[in-house]
Amino acid sequence: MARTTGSIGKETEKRVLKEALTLFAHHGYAAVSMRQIAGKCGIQAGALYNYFPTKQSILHGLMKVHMLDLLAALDAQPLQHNPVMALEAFARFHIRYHIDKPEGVFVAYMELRNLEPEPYSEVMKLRQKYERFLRGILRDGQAKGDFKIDDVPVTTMAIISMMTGVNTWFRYGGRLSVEEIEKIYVNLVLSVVGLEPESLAPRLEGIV
Amino acid sequence: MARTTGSIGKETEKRVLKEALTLFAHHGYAAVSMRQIAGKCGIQAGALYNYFPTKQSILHGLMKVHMLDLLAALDAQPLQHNPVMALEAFARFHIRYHIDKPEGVFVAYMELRNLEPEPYSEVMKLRQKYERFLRGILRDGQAKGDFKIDDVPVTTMAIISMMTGVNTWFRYGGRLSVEEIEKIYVNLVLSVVGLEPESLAPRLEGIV
DNA sequence: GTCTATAAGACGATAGAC
DNA sequence: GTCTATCGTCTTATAGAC
Repeated sequence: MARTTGSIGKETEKRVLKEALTLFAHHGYAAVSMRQIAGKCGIQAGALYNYFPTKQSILHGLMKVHMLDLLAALDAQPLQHNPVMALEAFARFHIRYHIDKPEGVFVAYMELRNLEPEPYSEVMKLRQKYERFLRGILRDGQAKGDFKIDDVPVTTMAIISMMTGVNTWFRYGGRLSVEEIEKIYVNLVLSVVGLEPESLAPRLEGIV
Repeated sequence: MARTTGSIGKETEKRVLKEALTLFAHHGYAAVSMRQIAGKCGIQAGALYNYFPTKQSILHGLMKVHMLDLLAALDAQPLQHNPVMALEAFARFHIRYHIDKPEGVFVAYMELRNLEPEPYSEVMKLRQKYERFLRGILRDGQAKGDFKIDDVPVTTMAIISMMTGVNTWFRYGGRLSVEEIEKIYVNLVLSVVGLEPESLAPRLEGIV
């Protein structure tokens, strides 16, 4: 039986997404050309159009996949009914995921304005779903009297901004390990909702 | 005496910076053309080159001016020797300034990657100077035993990210006034360094 | 100081050979 | 599925008239 070329095509499509993600993250969507993407994939620009009808559709695909992956990973986390434990688990998840996929995070945030209206509102809905998860934890914790929060919606956005900011400075091989950073951010988040976090020092003895 | 056209030129230069800032903030540096900028200013593209030798120099000018203005405004603040008061004053300043100049903030952060090496390192030095100011407050407060901080450098970046995030969601005419938002963020920041912030409610009575 | 005109090339996207 | 070649348009930047 003649080997179909379909399998090669699938590989190429993945490659295109991977290389486009890296290029968009480094230079920005508008500054990257179809020729550059093709070059990184070892093909000619025309061949890209076998997989994506427009440059915009590559960006849309990347952002959609990133948000769906994020939500799926969140969904796969064990459910915590205690608000304090739920918040701690969410903080750990967010930091770990964001350190793990810096390019996807960067593009999903920075290139929102380059999405056309329909893809934009689709991606925004996914973002809001993620935000709603944290907001739910904060509301629950406030209702149960576990947290001290002035304003739940503002605190939701503040916590997400604070944690996502880890991508602006973290690089592997720096002063702190991922585990240490995770623990520091968990304490920061717990502090924000008025909890006295456990001291960091004894925990670190077990890790270092 | 014949009226020189110099005064008109200065006006045009300011206009160019103003319109370029708005366009860059909305669509991104790479997605905006010199023709678009000229169009918003009511002149032709060629005339832009009387003021700026390259498109890059417009971006560089915008970012440099933004960072210098920010540092000058910070410098004009009354000096606080008590770490708690200094941190509260810094938080208020940061929120107010960022709500006041959202376009400048947005461009100064998002377009860093579009700066060529030399302008980039110049702007980064100014950013770091701003970060160093907050880090100094945190170190001081920790040394004096006023703050409980696991890691000063990480907490510095976390606080700045948290506060700068206000620009991603704040719009005038929303549920909260600037004064209310300012107070909420001050409390968030104080919480992060382990301080029990005053309750929000009694304060608000005096404002609303 | 601003204009028109244009250079020199890159852009996204398409057509058709293989 | 990938190639080469190309269309039509847009880009930054410059030159020279006024």
